[in-house]
Amino acid sequence: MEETPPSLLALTPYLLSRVGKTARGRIAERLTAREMRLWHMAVLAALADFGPHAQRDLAARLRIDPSDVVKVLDELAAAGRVERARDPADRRRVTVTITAAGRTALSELTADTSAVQEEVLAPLDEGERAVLHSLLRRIFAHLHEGT
Amino acid sequence: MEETPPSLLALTPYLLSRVGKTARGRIAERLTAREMRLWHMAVLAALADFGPHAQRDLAARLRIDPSDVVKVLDELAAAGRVERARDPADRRRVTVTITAAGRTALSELTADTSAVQEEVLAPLDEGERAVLHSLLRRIFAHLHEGT
DNA sequence: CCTAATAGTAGGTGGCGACCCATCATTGGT
DNA sequence: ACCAATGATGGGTCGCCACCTACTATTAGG
Repeated sequence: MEETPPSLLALTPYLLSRVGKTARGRIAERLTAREMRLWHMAVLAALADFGPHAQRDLAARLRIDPSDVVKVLDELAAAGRVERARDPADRRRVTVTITAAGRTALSELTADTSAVQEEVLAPLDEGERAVLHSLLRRIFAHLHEGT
Repeated sequence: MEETPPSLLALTPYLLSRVGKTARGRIAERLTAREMRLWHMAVLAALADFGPHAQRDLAARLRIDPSDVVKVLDELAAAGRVERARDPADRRRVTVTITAAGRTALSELTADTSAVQEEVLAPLDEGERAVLHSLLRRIFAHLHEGT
């Protein structure tokens, strides 16, 4: 009496969309508990992985509008998780660096995401999880390449 | 210079979220070209798979707010894709039925989704697609069961 | 030196999805 | 016959996301 229509379940993109959405939702849920959103996490991760960025480079890397980067950084800076500094070589640029507090926050967020992973992938064993992960990575790479 | 942060790519829920989002986006893109949204497709699929529903049953099945069902049906009915009829046995209820035009529309939407599947799953061979699909179905089932 | 391009900022828009409440007709229980 | 619950509806809110424009400061090119 409450089943999802089989003709939808037969479509992989539909499943991807649904499962992806709940994954996203559950992550967002935990992030909001820490007064963060997905973009905050992405920015912190980019800074941690690749070091300081100019804002426009952050925008390019994360494929987000530059004016939106500003807003995200405003909030991260207000919380002391990143620092903004004028680039002395080109005073138009602002170099953004992650702070110690930022790294701490990021590791909390990562832990949250791992917890979500545990929830979502519960029915799968280790091997299956690895398979899923590698399939998704290939799809992801394909989607974000050429063009 | 444009890579996604590895610490994010290591998290399966993140990948699910990203891949799911583009899947959703690409489907939505094609649906809008037909002046439809995801819920329209879901409703048509439910009606096609399970036959006529009272509106409240549609809401329960698709886990959508009853008042939103009304709006979706308004649009589907205006386009002649469903028919509403008062249930003579209980004149509060409205029985919704898919029309021939509705079935046609649904099959177009399904074709669109298959096309998206082709795009998104391009790098995977038949076997891999099957594996992915079955893993996703298990996750989906797990997410929508108990509670 | 002056102009065009660049980097950051401020502010506003529109779509969409999820939700919540008030209302009205109808029905079922007692 | 009456009152509470039910089904459909109309209306409105809120948050998120993606996008777009105008404006300022600074730099680079001719």
